Amino acid sequence: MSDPSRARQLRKQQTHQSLVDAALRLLETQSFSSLSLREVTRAVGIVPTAFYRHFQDMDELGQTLVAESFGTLRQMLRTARRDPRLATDVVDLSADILVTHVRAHPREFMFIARERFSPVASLRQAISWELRLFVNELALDLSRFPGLHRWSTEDLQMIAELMVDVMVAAVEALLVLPADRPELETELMSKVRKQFVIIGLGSAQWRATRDDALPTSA
Amino acid sequence: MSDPSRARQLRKQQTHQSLVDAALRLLETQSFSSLSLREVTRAVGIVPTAFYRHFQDMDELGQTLVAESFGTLRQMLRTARRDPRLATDVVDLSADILVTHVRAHPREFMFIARERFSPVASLRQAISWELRLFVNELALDLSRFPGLHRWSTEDLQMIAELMVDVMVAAVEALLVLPADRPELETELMSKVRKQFVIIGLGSAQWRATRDDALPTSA
DNA sequence: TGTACATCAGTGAACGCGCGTTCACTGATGTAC
DNA sequence: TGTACATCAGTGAACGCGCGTTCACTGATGTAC
Repeated sequence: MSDPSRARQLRKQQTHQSLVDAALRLLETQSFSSLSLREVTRAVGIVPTAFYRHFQDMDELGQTLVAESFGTLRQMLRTARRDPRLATDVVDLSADILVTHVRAHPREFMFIARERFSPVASLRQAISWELRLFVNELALDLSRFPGLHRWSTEDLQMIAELMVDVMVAAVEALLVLPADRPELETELMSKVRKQFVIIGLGSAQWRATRDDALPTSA
Repeated sequence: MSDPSRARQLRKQQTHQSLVDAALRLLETQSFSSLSLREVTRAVGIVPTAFYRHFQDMDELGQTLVAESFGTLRQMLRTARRDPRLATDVVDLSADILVTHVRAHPREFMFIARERFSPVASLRQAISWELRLFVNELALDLSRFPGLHRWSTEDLQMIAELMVDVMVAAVEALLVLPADRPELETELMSKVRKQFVIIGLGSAQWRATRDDALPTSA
């Protein structure tokens, strides 16, 4: 048979994904550096030594988790870009999509938030790198807004970073919110919305000041 | 002798402090959850079982580290309050004092940044609590500024939180900065300064908008 | 000042446990003919 | 279609190691008289 999806390959892929899923689940309640290879295989139901059929070591599993988690984050940006409300209610939209995605994929967001300053160097560097790419992507999106397309790359980056800082802080706050107090989530969203508004107003105002000081444009 | 500082008490205090210092030093390169009791005592030069003369368990050591670290943070606010530049160059001053303090006490800042989402519940909660107090303290300081003393508590808190988010992000960025690239520190400070300016301008603008919408004041 | 007793910070042996990694293996799936 | 051999995901025993915690102890410091 020339069918490339042979049963053996398929089963291996399934076990591989089970290891990734089990690790993300276990990482809800512990840090990566304290997660053991044996715990992960135990959760999947295979013997510890079988782990080496899928990953060279725990470091390699960590890299896979980072890739998987940032896939989810990028999906969030894609969702936002396609939304028709983008032109009018950009602040409400952002807050909305953020909350929806964090609630839909809490493990991925929690993993990134928790391991951003992990003692595991390879993990910390991978997340740092991906976050930088994410900021770049956001800055590019910002540059497409009518009022912002003439901003310098540096300044767009700075605003994007400020927004990501607020996002990260909001995600972290959302994740520790007790599930039995839904009104706190409303409060949090209202706060994030205000903070986005302030960043928007501040950016406009700051740019205006600069344009006054350097009136080189027509 | 009625002298309360007997030699035995003094020596115990010294060992106690040595344990705290050694722990902070070890935590530069690893997370609290992966730090072992034996490592700490080994670093101090005492036998593992002697640890129990000073702390009930590692959790209690964690609480002590949180208290010690936030002492340093509060000292930073106190320094800022006394500075004569406060009235004129508040943004430069904040950026300056932040960098100075992070450079002077990197271990304490690193510990807080790294353990803010620790899997160790007692540690995470202690830091969360102290950070909330810190935000309150900052909000109170903000309320003393001429333009801000009529703001609602809620809105002052929101601005203070936004500022702390930027501070935390800046501290985290500073701590991973390679020591051999001093020009990156200058860049970072310039970015933080811009972000503070944007928050300041945005706050003023946002408040003005609100005052227009609700012109209840004389 | 001298002696007899109490306190208690630090000692050292011992325990059971989970860890990562090695190695030779098994047996179901895949391939060649 | 049937047979003989190859592949390789998962097995299971074994290893040495560092861990937290127990326990009875030591000996310098402190106290009472």
